[in-house]
Amino acid sequence: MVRRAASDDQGRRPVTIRDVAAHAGVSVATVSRILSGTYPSAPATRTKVLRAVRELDYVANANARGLAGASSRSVAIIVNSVVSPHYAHVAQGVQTQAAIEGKLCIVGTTGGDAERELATVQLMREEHAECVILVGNVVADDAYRERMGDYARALALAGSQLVLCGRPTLGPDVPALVVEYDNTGGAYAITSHLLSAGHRRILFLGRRDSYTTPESRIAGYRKALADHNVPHDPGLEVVGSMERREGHRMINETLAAGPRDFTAVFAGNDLIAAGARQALREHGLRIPEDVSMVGFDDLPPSADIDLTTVHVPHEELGRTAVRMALARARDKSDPAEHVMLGTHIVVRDSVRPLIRPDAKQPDAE
Amino acid sequence: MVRRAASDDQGRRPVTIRDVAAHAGVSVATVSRILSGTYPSAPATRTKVLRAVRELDYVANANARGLAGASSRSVAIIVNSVVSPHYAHVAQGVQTQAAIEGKLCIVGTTGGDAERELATVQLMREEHAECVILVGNVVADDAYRERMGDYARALALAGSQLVLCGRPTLGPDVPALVVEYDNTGGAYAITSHLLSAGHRRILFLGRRDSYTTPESRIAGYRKALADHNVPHDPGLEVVGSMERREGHRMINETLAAGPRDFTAVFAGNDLIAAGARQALREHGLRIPEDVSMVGFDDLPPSADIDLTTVHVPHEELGRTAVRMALARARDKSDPAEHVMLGTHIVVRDSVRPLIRPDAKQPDAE
DNA sequence: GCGGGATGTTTAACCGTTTACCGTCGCCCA
DNA sequence: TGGGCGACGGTAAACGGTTAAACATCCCGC
Repeated sequence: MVRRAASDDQGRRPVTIRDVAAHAGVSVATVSRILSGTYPSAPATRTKVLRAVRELDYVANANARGLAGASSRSVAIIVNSVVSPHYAHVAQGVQTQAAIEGKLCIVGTTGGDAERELATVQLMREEHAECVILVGNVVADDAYRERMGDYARALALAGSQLVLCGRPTLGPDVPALVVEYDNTGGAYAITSHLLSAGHRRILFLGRRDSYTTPESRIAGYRKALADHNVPHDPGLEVVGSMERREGHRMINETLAAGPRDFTAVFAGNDLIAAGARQALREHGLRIPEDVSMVGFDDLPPSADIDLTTVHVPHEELGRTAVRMALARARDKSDPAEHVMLGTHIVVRDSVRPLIRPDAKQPDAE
Repeated sequence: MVRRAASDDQGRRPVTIRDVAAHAGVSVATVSRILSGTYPSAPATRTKVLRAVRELDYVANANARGLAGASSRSVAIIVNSVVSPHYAHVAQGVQTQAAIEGKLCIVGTTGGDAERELATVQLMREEHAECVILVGNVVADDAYRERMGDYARALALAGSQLVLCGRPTLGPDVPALVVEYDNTGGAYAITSHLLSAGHRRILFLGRRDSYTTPESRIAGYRKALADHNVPHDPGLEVVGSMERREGHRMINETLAAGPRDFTAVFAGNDLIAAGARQALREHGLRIPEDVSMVGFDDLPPSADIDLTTVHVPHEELGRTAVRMALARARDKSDPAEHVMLGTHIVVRDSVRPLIRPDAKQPDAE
């Protein structure tokens, strides 16, 4: 005897499919087939089995199911942190779509640490999730590409599927799906919005250290300026990380450095905008009366401060990632492997047309 | 992770423990033992095996491992929504502790719907997570108690463990762990803080419909008033749900109903405080110069608005839940089955001592 | 020389499903 | 009347690990 009968040891033993089969007077195969619904069955048998399931309160063992080759019932998402609203909203989208498809959602956080990212991917690999969604801003250097290539191949080998979300695409030989959103287009649009209101000196606040997201945003900003024939002044691009207090600092330092020579601010994201707004207020400058301001992300707090910003479809990113991966899992030849979701301006009340006291550029209008 | 899989790569089939055993020239049992580290082994064998693992880039199959009876590698958490900061921070704590213990984290959301909660618990039951953490505010009626009892028993039968987080405890015969935090004590302390500053007419804004969290907070508020011999005026308890816009509404309606007869506001949580603050400002009332205000939760935005509030150890709640469940899993007789975490006041700049123009109560001070 | 740990490894019996492969039973059609 | 077929249901072999128990060494003291 290898294993003691459970009857004396524990009061009760988990209910297995064998118990259900015995209770219903059929074989385990029949129970399995009826529950998975992938096989014809006589209505009478069906009823018997379902009743047994209900009476015994049976739920299948996911481990056994996964082992026996049935497709997995879970999707995985890896983010920097769950408390950051940006990631939280993407995660919410993943959650939602997973729930719709009857799957559950495994979440890993990395805190931005590549070491932990690797460890988490290994765990996900063990878990055989249907897909592993990696989300967020990143430095797209060679080390990154190589790492992602490794992940993608290892996951593919385990029957899983890597999805990059809001990250740049890899080479065509890497088995990864990509869903991103239009940072450059959004930045272009909202910069144009300011330019159309007559603003010419637009301060840009944001990161500029090869992270892809801020890079794309600043690219849109520059392109809009160029297309409107506004000279590009590097002095108007202030560098800081994408946090609230950095917005505060950047404005303070800019105002301390000399007289204000900007009429509008383009904050690299809404958090920066919130911090910048506070700093401006502390200098007696009101938005939008004295300075116009726009942001990027459209996360809930931006509605509270009436910020005109660029809407990023965070939840849709997550949902799309899941949808794409599952479509691919169902049909290996599914064509979608790279989608770019659109962004759009949300106009609130933080921009005013510029009335220039002097008419240095009379052609402007 | 090894850069490339072994050169022969066997038709791109996932690497199993058998492959590792063959590669290292030992039996699968030896590999299993060495990897789980639960058995003595000769250093030479160990080295061989670990090298094989590295060269083949092997990771164990979690399903097989789970099936074979090894303890599960995952903890589960069920929340209303991941985008709500309160839940997000608890989830972060769960995440963190899970990562420390080398486990991963399954997340389910219910949107507050009992139907979805049940479905999610069933999924978790299938998954055989080591514990299932249910977090959040709830109406503690009989239906709730019965439902939780069912969950707890079903999970226990599946070798899992129900943990209630921030929820009231159940009967002693229900196999569930509880970790909560001191709502009443926090509310008592912060109300006393206002009272010590001389405030007597304190407006309470919050829910009052048998949800346990606001109920406990209002209880602390009332007790503090009673202990300071301040008569309780039901007219000062304004009812609304725990959202930002509700705070706004409640203040507006209160001010519309008659002349202001309060000198301080105790908002049921920080969101309400933010909304209330905005509404007060719109009426030309500044905080803390004209009206003092305190909140509850101490989530990040409250630092931005300099709000004196009650700190709730959100992350610690999540971490404790995981720790307790795992301790219990390791040692069935572990005594901890109900902990109450403390809360404390965080003093910022939203309360001013009250200077009463008239001296109706000269004894006060 | 030999019983007897201590130590390290192998053998094989599970874990709870799914699913390929067969058998059975009516029924229809030559 | 027999053969083929469709609808159901059963049997048993995976799936990839863990682990109790058996087994093989080696070392030691008497």
